[in-house]
Amino acid sequence: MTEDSSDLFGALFAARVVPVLVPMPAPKAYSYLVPEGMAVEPGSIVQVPLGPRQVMGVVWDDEGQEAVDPKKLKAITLAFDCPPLKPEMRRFLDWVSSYTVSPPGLVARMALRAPAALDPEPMVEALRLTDMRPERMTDARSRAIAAADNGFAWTRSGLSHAAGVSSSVIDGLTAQGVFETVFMPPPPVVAEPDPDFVPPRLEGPQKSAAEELLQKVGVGGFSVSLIDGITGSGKTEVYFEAIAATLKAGKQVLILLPEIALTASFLERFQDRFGSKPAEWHSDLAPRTREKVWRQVTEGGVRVVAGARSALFLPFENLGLIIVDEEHDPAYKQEDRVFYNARDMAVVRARIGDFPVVLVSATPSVESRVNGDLGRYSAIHLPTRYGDAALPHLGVVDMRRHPPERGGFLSPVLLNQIGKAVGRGEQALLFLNRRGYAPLTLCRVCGHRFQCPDCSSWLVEHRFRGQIQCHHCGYAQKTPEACPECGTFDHLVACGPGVERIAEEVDRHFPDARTIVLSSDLMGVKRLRLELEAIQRGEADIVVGTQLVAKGHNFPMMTFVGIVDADIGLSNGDPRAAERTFQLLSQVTGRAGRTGLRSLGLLQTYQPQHPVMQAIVSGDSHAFYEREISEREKALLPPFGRLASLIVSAETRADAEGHARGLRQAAPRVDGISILGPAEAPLALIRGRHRFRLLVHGRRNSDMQSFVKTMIAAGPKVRGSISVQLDIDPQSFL
DNA sequence: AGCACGCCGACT
DNA sequence: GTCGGCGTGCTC
Repeated sequence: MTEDSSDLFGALFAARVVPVLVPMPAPKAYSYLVPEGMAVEPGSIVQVPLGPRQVMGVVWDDEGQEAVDPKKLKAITLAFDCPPLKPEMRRFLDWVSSYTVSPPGLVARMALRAPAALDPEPMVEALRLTDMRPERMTDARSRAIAAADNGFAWTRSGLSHAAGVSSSVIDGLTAQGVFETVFMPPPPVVAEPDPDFVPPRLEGPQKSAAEELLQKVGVGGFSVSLIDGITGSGKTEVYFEAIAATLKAGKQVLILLPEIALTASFLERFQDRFGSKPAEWHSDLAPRTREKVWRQVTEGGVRVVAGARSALFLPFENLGLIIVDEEHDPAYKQEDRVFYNARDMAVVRARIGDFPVVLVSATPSVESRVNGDLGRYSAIHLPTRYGDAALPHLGVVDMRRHPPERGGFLSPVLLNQIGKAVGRGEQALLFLNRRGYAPLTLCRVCGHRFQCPDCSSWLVEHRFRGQIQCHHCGYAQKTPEACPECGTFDHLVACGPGVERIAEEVDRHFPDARTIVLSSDLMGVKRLRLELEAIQRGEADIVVGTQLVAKGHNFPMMTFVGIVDADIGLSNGDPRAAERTFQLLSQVTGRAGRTGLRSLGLLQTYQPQHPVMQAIVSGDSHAFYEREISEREKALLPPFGRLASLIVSAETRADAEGHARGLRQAAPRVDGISILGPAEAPLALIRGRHRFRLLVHGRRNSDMQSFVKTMIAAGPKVRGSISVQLDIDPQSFL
């Protein structure tokens, strides 16, 4: 071995080697050489060669890397000029990786979700007035000079616009030295929010809730608060006060929202309170905006981000508060690549960063509710509506006593109330959580049922489109005229209702009313927004809608809400079926009665005594939650949602069963293994053409983790993919 | 995860 | 005779 640096081998030997997390499913960091003169430290964001391509990576903390064959070692291509990931962020990413049993590189990749944004944004050219004056003064020139005579720098187009002169006038003056070119930092993506812009006048329960919350948030340090308040109770106004306090303390704030709730109206509410909008972060952000937001979040310029679950992995400069609004929403679960629940990971991030987190919901998840009851989360209740909005009167319609007419699905009670609302010039909403015309089509002659060839669930008829579709994998075909089995024409019969069919029935009863169907498959986001605005302007009398009417949109003239089939989803085998139904029905009925008009909500059901129905109509959810908790315990799915589930997907049921047998032997400490067909499997798995998944649940995270690691080590014996969704309470692992 | 290499079917 | 399907294997 020689010290001579001209000796290549010696140079390699002497060069520094650092671990780098690369975006691929390797179990640990790869090693790279640091070129002479390059400064990197743990957290530095770098570009490295990986096989045939260049990828983004993060220099990681050295944990005694195993030596790699020096011949394999490649050098870091470049180190980006941006702040390194902070130690807390690195701890967080490591924690998520370990907890979800996913490769650290794939977790780290979630924090680098801004393609090529990693070098500083270029400075913007601007013009500033100097002491020089042109030899010849003209009217246009004097106007340009007057406009710029305030000490500020202007962009060329901005100044020409402000002075009302053409840009050639500006160019002429610049050439004569009247304006000098200066470089300014790029404009911020959003203006700075002002915590004192329009503080609300909170009263009664809102005031005391805000004070309670501020006691927690004001002292800083880790805490979890759970704001549990009915729709319209002013939860948002209350947590805005926590945001204001955090901004005053000079720290950044993250507001997590389910993607669908990140609406213009939410952003406007924020702006009304703080004078500017928060930066947005979601999946369909324009790439350029995405880069700017990422950059300004890391540098601390953006003070408040409102984002979907992926925003949790933004590398904030100085994060001091996370709000998780609609805490119970299943959209917080990522069931793709890295499986995680952003709500739980938010709690962990707050713990690691030692700052408060606030969970907010009108219908908290059972696990958060239990954490509240146990005192691990500080529960803050908002039992009444804010302002003059009255609660809607709610009731059930027993379908056994008030059956619909033959061929219909709406009871006379519902039809009567629709007629009354429309007659008063108000609006009626009919909710049915089922897209399309009919969920099942069969042949009356031979009994053939139309099934998806790819995933074997029923094909749903979409009459507006003339198609039958699979709602799991997206398979679609033209609605056939003849039965493919027996060839008979005109004997195909639609079974059960979808929103399209309900709209048809409504049209039959109220031919003069303006009826509109709102369903995600009938319109894009833009069209949907237009329709919603039209409805708010009163341009429809009756709205028939799926889930999307439940979220975030308020219809001031909507004084009647009818749930067409409140029982949907109560018997689908999901351990959360009742909880989900309760949450959904609460949201839908919460759409009514915000204006002080007398409003009514009716639930059509065959199970009027069901705890979900009782909880909805009584407005008292306590007994319902108590029952859910004990049911969950009985089903070995412990109450805090400490359901650790391992998902193994397989091509066929036989493969899945084979895996299950192996798993039972390999893992005596897990509680149960069930094989789920396409109806229960996440869409991501179906799309990957894995038709089955095994759901393995256990009581202890550590058991599940070691179990999963064993399975991964078994490697080739398991075909298909292994992914893990540990849907449990992170508190116990902090 | 992405990408190359490699081996068998329908087309310029 | 080539284009292109996805199975297999590798990446510091």
